[in-house]
Amino acid sequence: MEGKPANEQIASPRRAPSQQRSRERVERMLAAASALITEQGSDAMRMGEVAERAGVSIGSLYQFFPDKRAIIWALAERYTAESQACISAALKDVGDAEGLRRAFSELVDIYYGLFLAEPVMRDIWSGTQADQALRQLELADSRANAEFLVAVLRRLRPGADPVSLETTAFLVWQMGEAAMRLAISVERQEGDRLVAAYKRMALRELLDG
Amino acid sequence: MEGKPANEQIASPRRAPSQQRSRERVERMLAAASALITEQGSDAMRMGEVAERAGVSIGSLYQFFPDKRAIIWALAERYTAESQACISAALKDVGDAEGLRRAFSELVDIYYGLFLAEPVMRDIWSGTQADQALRQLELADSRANAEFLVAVLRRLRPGADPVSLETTAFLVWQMGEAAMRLAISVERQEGDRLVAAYKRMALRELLDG
DNA sequence: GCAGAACATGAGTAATCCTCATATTTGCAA
DNA sequence: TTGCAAATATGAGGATTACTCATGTTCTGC
Repeated sequence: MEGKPANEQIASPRRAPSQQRSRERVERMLAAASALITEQGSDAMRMGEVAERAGVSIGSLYQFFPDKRAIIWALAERYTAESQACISAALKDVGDAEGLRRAFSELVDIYYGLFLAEPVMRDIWSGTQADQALRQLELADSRANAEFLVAVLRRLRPGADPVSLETTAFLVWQMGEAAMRLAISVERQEGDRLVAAYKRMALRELLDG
Repeated sequence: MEGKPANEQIASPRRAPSQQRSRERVERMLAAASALITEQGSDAMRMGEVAERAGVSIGSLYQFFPDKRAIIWALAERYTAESQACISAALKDVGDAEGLRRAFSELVDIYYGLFLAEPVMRDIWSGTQADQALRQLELADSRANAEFLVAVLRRLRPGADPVSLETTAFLVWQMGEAAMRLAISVERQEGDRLVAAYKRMALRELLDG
């Protein structure tokens, strides 16, 4: 964590490769970065290593990517564009409730499969990525909190499947944290709406099973 | 991002302060770290600055915290313990559905307030914290995807409030991503269960309003 | 074939985390 | 009180890494 000039600004792309040769080299750089992220995670990815593996100099790397984040961005944007096309196609022709059910279900499966299969996507979007240990602490905390909910649910719905209750409580709790994070990332008014919507949704799940 | 030895291991606490003097100094270190995170975020927090603001040498800092993450951990654990006590108290005596509704609602409000009021907590748990710009990209992506859902919902439920549909779709989508992240962080079997539960929950929300 | 633009290079700069040899302070037994 | 070991304090320096820039090479249009 050194040498970083604490620059939180968004870096502008340095230069788009215009010649065939450099286009190929940029592809090699991205491929090298992708492989390294797969192997070690984006945080451990070293720019020098990316350059070496792509067979270019460190200077060439910085010719096309203003900084380390730009490479990760470029990879993220590819996945983003790809999945957006997929989503648009799946939802385009939905006309009734049953159609939505089918399309949404399929979409979730595709996304889940993508997360499972693509280590790069996983790494980039995994949240608190920089600190895997902190992520584990967060999960343990969330699980512990969910247990309190499970205890209540067991009392209210004695006949229900324990594993199912556990899953529901854990999910509801984790989603609450996600909703909060989301809420504080947007305008206050929209954040309030989102938290209210979460509350309603969660309570329905908890009360009606 | 330099000088980091790519050590992903969890660092053991270096030494617990046993004398009164050092206990006070450790408190000052934590207070300094907290203030700096509030001002600039945990990523921009510099160890040298923490030491300086706490009025101790850099060496003393490392006497009690094995590395930078350890300070952030220590702060996170305080909030964790505090909020867990709060949750336990709120849910302990819930006996019926109405009680759960009240307690859960109150709990969400407290948590939301905590997120809004405590920049440190916000920073630590905010996800993809290292890269605010990437977070914005993620949100923009999520919003764009939610729009496809909104389009479908408008067709299926023409009478509904547009803002409400927008909120629902955005929330459902963002929670889907949270569910995926969660799912890939746990055992495969539990992950599958969580995704299935999310799917059911989201569809109910989308179809039944 | 030539001028200028695009591209390529890698040693060097700057910033940061963390170590370690050394010095000081504290607690306590004699 | 005194002496000594353990605890604590210090900050210059080691090590690593993101990123720059002066210089050299290749390509492209005319």
